[in-house]
Parts: sequence; C-alpha cells; structure tokens
Amino acid sequence: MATAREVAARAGTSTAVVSYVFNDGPRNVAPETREKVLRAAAELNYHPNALARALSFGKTRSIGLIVPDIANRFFGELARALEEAAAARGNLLLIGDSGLNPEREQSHVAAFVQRRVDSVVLVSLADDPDVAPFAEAAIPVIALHPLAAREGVSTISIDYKAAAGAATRHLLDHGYRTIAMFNGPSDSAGSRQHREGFELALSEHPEVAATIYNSQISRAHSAQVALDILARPDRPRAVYCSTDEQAYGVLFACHRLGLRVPDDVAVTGFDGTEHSAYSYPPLTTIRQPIPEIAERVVHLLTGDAANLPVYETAAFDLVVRESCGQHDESPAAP
Amino acid sequence: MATAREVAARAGTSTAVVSYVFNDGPRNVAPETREKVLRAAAELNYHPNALARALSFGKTRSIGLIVPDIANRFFGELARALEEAAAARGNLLLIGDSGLNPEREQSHVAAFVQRRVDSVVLVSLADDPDVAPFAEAAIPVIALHPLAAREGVSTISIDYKAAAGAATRHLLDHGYRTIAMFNGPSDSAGSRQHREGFELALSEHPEVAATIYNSQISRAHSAQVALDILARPDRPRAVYCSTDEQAYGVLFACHRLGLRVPDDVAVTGFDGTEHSAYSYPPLTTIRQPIPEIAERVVHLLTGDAANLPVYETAAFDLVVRESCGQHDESPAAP
DNA sequence: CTGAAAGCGCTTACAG
DNA sequence: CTGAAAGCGCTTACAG
Repeated sequence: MATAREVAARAGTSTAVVSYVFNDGPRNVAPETREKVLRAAAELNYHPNALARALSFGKTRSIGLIVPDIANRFFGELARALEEAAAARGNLLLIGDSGLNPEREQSHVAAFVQRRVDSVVLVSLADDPDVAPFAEAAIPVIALHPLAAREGVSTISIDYKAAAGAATRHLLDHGYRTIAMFNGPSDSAGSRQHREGFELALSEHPEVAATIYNSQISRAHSAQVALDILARPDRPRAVYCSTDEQAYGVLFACHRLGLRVPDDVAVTGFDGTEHSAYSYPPLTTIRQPIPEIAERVVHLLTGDAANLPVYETAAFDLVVRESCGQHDESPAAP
Repeated sequence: MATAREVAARAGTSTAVVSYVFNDGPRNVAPETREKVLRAAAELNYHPNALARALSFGKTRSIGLIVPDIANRFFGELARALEEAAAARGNLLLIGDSGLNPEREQSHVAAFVQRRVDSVVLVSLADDPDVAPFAEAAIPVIALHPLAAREGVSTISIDYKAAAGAATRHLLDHGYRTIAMFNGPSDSAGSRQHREGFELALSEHPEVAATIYNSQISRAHSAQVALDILARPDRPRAVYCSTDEQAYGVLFACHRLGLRVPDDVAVTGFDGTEHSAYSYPPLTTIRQPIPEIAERVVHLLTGDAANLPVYETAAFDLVVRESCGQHDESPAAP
C-alpha cells in the first residue's frame, strides 16, 4: 500500500501537503499543487491509513454498537438505521453482537475501548451493565433501553410503561377479560416497565383475570411456553407480548393448536418491525420509531459531548392490525 | 487513558517490557517484573491502544463483513456465526451493512481498506463486484455467493443449482404440474443458478407448466407480486422461492387471498434460517449450513493466506416441512 | 502557500 | 532478562 510519503515524493512535495489535500485543511494548498498530489495519489492508488490517521488525530470517526442479538429483526433494523445516520456524517458503525451471551457483551466493551471508538450505542443484556470501562476512557455512551441505575449514562427510549399500557388498554377495549402477559425472561428495568404498564391498565378493570409468564425473546421458546398455556381449558382470551418475536411464537402455537387468531385468542406484539405487517394474521403492535431514535442518537454522539448525558423519551405508535380483533368503529366486546 | 509509557514508569521498567507482558512475547519477562507491570496496569486502568498496536504490528486482527442487508435474517445469522468464529480466534468482526444500496457497499469497501482489516467476507449486491481495492491492498476476500468472474476471489457456497433442483424435484414428486418460480430481482450469477437448477429438474417433466417471476428479496415486494399472480384463475399449484423472505411474502399473499397452504398452493423457500420452522405453515426449504460455512471461512482467513484463493462447495439440506404438502411415506400426487 | 520535525502509542530487532 | 531507540503512517503547530 502506498503511503503519504511516497505520494509526496512523486508529487514533489511534503507529507504535510498530502495531508492538507486529503483533509481539506487545516492549511490551504495551491490549486496546481493539489492537482499534482491528487494525480500522484491516483497513480499510486493511495488510500490513507485510517489507523495512523486516528492515532495522530485522536478520533477514529467510528461509533460502536452493542446489541443482544443481531439476528433479531429489531436490532437488525436498528443497526441499519444507525449505520445510515452514521455514514451520513462520515462515521463508521462498528457492530458488536453479543449473541445473547453476557461475556461476549463484556468482550465487546473491552474491544471498543481498545479500538478507541469515539462513542457507543448500547443495548445491554444486563439490567445494570458495567460501563465503567467507557467512563474511564471518556467514551460517551447512549443506552437505548431503560437502565436500573442512571449514573451518568445517557438514555433514549420510548416510555415502555405508557406503551405497555396502551397495548393492554386496547385489548381491554376489545372486551377481553382473561389476559396473559408474555414478558421477557429476567427482572430487568425493561420488563419491569412492561409489567407496570400492563398492571396499571388492568387496575381499572378488577374483574379481569391476568397471569404473567416469562419467556425468552425467541420464537422457539415463546412458542414452547404458549403451547403449554394455550392447550389448557382455562386458556386466556388474549395475550400481551413484550416483543414481536414472542408474539410470533404465540401465533405459531395458536396455529399448532388449531386456535384461530383473533377469534379464539387475540395477540399483541411490541417493537413493530416491518415484518409485523406480514405475519398471519398481521400483528397489532407498538411501533418504536427506530429511524428517529437512530438519527437523534447519532446527532448527539457526533455533536458536542458537553450536551451529554441526556435522558430522552421517544414517541411510540400503537399500530392496530388484525391479531387483536375486529377493527370496528366501536371497539366493544366482540 | 493511561499509556504503556505511564505503566512502565510506575512499574519502574520500560515500554518494551510492558509490551512483552501484554503480548506474552516475543521475549520472556521475569515473574516479579511481570507482576509489577500487571499491578501498575491495573492501578492505572491501562487498555492497550489497538490502533497503535495495529499500526506497529501490521495486523488489525479484524475481519470485515459486507452484507446486502443486515436486517435480513439470513445475514443476521451469518453475522452472528462469523462473529463467534472470529472471536474464538481473537479477531473482531466489523460488519458493513450495504442496506441494499450499491454505493454504500462501495463505501464499505473503501472504509475497510482504509481501516486495514486483515481480510474480508463479502456478500455483494453486484453480480461482479469491484474488489480491486482489496486486491491492491493485498487483503484476502472470500465471497459467499457465486461470482460472475472468479478472478482470484475465493468462493465458498452451496451448489445453488443442485439445491434448486432438489427443491423443484420435491415439488414435482408431490405431483404438482403448474409451478411458478419466484427468483431474485437481477440477472445475477446466483439467480442464474437458481433458474438452471429449476429448469433442469423441470426438463424431466415436459408436461409441467412453469413460469418465472422476479421479485425483490423482501416480504413486502414478494407479497405484492404474489397477490397479483395468485389472484388469477390460472394460478400455479406450487411456488418455488429463491429465498425464505420471498416465501414468507407468498404465504402472506395466500392468506390474504383465502388460499390454503399447501392444499391450494404449495410453497418452498430457500436459506433455511431458524424462523422457517415458525411460519404458518412451517416452511419446506433448503437449509444453508451457516455455522459450518462461517467456521470454514474464518479458519481460512485467519490461517495461511498462501492457501487462498479457494473455491469450495458446502453441503445443503432439503428440510421438508408442511408448506409443500403432506409428508406421506409415498410422496405421490395429492 | 509549503516543509522539516515532533508526536500519537505501540512493537521489535538490536545490544547488553 | 531488560532497555534505548527506530519505525509503523499519519497530523499539525511552528517557521519560513
């Protein structure tokens, strides 16, 4: 690979000027000199070494993203949106996939510190992730989920409790009086907010029988749990799911058991990725504004760090489709 | 961030020794000295700067991955498997998502060259991607799809033609005599092989009426195309899809149109990600051996570059589920 | 407008 | 076993 030194030699100038040309500054370069440099660079196929540049400049122009599971559609859409927003500002997004393994997550934290990413977007597997390495390295972090302890870590997310309430209330408005909740596997801040929203909505309807179950965030496990619960004679009339993935598992179980959705069992999801419109039947769900969140996050992370930390709430939508029941003008008892 | 110099000073030794300790070589270090270094490093919270290390060492211990769309489950599972295999060898996987945008793909090529990844795993949007920048930088590339021109670029993939033939033959064995093919959008080497395998299988059955359609690799678009085709009176009895995503779109269209799968329309997919087992009905599909391919790719890429290029074929499975028809012992006409 | 030189934080022959 | 020093390929005050 050609170096700036070689380009400079061929152009009959110095490495300083090569740098000025490729960075459009910080000094001006005479038009002819610039031309000569560009020509020499093209002839030698010069690609500035980003490592050396970063080492010298002190910034890598890269943002690290840590997600629990990149194969999960929600995180895939998130990564795509962040990548786009980052690229628009000349930044590279480095994706670290934890693969649902907390140790892997920690190793990504270490890797990102060592690679000196400028900032980090974190969706942790842990309720209270250890972000000390980032703090010590003065690397700003924005978490996209509720954190147990907010010690200086920025947070941008929807109001899970309010969203959970909205979905639950929609089920209640349909007239369903036995409702199961499929919540996430652990007692995390996130699942706690789901539960609080769910229970708050139900508290207005003391006659409603509700049960809370936990399942992993995967179709496979959710299906397994649902297969058991929905086969019982006292199966719930409606199921609130804390993720679309879990909802797909419940839909699968319904089909397996010959139960019709929404006629026998109503289902709502949560996250609202594009695929939720293509399930059978299409899924009623809470849509998270992924592009807006991504744009906002990258804006903050590439801007003045003095504006951080930040604790922001993004707006969500309840997207009503067919999995929860008829869309009557009057959403009364079916 | 503490530097090796500061650690050395605190430990009363030199940066060379700090390096020897953190790299376990290339020179030995006396046990007490090592202890002192480790203690000083811990006290100062030292994290070696990977950029400086890479600049000096000449290797970044990172592998670049370029995929067409990270939100597509197939590429998500691929990224997850590659990440795992890379991590097992102390390498970081950098994921570049092209977001179905060829320009973005090219910018990832440039970014990876500038960041001096040690090697690249490529799934291109183009039939004949421009990998010259990698060649010039002496960065080995393994493509995971058939390439139009094999000019020195390694390739590891299943035999698409044989797999397409297997799926098509399965449909024929069920007795279906009008079969539509949903192929990818472009005239790429990949879609050509799908078509060849499809047509070769059909050539043994001149009585079969087959039509080939093209759709993008997305549920949304495939559903749209299928909604049109399957609403016609002369709709096909079976649909061969060149990806699971397209198959999900076809399933959606069937449900929308009130057609039963497989009783009215049989469907097969291609790729065989985990989700194919949870569709309604579960999808008959060709399963690609993602973990094996990932393992093999990373093994080759982190090994001796003299072994490259390589042109390998991985084994596939035909996974028979319910979307194609009854699983009788005797797969005859239904 | 341009160049010589120091410095970013490591690694590694080379001496000792 | 250990250290002084050169070098990886850039950027950027500092002079001119």
